[in-house]
Amino acid sequence: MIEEGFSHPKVRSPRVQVEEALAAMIRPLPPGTQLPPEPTLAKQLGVSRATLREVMRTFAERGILTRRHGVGTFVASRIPVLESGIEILESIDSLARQMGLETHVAALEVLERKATPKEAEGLESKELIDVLVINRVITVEGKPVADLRDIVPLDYLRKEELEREDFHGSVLDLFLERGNPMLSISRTDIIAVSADAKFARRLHVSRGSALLKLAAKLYSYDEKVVDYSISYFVPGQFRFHVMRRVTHA
Amino acid sequence: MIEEGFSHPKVRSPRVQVEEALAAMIRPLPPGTQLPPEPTLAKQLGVSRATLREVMRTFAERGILTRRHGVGTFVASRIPVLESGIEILESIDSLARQMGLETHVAALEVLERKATPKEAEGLESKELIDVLVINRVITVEGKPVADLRDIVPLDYLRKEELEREDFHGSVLDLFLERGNPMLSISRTDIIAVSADAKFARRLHVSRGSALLKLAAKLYSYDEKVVDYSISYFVPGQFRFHVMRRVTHA
DNA sequence: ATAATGTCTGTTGTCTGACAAGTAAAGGGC
DNA sequence: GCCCTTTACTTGTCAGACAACAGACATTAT
Repeated sequence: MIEEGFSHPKVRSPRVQVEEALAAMIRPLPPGTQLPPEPTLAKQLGVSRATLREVMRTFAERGILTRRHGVGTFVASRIPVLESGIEILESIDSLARQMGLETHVAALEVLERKATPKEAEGLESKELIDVLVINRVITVEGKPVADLRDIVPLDYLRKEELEREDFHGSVLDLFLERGNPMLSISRTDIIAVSADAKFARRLHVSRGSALLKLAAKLYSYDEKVVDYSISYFVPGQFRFHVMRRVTHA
Repeated sequence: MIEEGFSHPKVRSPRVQVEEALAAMIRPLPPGTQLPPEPTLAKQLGVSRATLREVMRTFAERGILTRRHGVGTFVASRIPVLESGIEILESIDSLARQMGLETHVAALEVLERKATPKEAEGLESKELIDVLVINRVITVEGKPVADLRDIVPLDYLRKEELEREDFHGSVLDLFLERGNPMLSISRTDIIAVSADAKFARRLHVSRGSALLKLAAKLYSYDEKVVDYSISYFVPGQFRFHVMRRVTHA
């Protein structure tokens, strides 16, 4: 019996192959470049036009390509691919690393306790279930830039696991690496708040200065909230942006 | 000769029809529900299976559907469809209307002048070009909720056009209706700021209270910035959120 | 009996070839 | 010169067929 246990088949399906090949083909092309006609391209990539079309349509949906009936298919703006804003689900940690910054975790505090009513609401739970609370301040070059708090139901994460899996600051990354629970989407609310005395001290800002507050719910495939996180960011240190496409175009 | 001049044809293409029909069909279904097989569904919707498949694949791409080879197509999590956050490019105006609120434009001020250095930077222009500046305060039920400023190069919009096209508060909507310039994406930076005396007065908040500042660049297809807008939002009145999917899943 | 194997059914995935519809530019008549 | 027609090219849609896959069931060998 040969061990298998892979979810990635050795022989990728034509569609996946075409996705990769087409992406590689597009990458170096300047925006506005016209692609070869579908029949030609299909022959080049060794698939049928139908399969190619399905891939091209998803690329158009993503904003990588622009299709014009009777005219052709063109490479669209490259802008959204270059910089990754928060349109992709990534941890603050990965984001910072991409920017070439080194983040450190300070004032890490991990405890298990019952959820407060507000936290239970964030977790979309009717009861005050047992949760793991992770508090910490993120610093860049010695300066505090964010205050993070994650609330995770004990079903998904326990204190012992956190130490075993060498936690480096991100519950999201931990879940992704572990592959469990299966994550689907997150919803982040964005609010501006004034720093009270507590945050002023923790983040080294003056009281009353504006902070960006992000309240994020991370959902699993079965639509449970597996992580409710509240973060406060110091303006100027971290910049958030959203890329949006014109619907349908 | 019949006047046409619409960019929305009366007879929607089969694909668009199927998109709408399928979306309507999915909406009431609970997550996990299996859809009819493709041939059946295609017949029901009156299109070929190829066309249906292109639509279904984009829906899967959006996370609305889940497809399993050899098994079937299923309704995925409904969460992202329910509320539309700022992941879709929509004007504040349309957003408010969807929430069932009625917005009013107050303190409208339109002028043509040279761009300031900061504005030119926002427009990604090296020169201090001539621009149309639109200032106004948005109110809901008499209360101010947002202060908006749009800076548009005169090439794309002139003062006269604004009056002709019965401007109701949104440059984005105007461009979309007019179909010119062709829009591709927008990039919005999100920052928290404290209200200075000017904004405190305009938005009826106390000085120093936190405001959400959005700086958005709206790009056309040829990657020019056609609208640089700066908005200040009063917390509590408007809530922004972002939905993000786990990459690829 | 039980476990492995084969078979059958229903589904999505892919292919082929054809025609329809839209766009833009070349060509022709005035 | 100007306007209309024609033409070539591209994407959009269609129809029908077969392949690949997953799961349930029956069959067989041990």
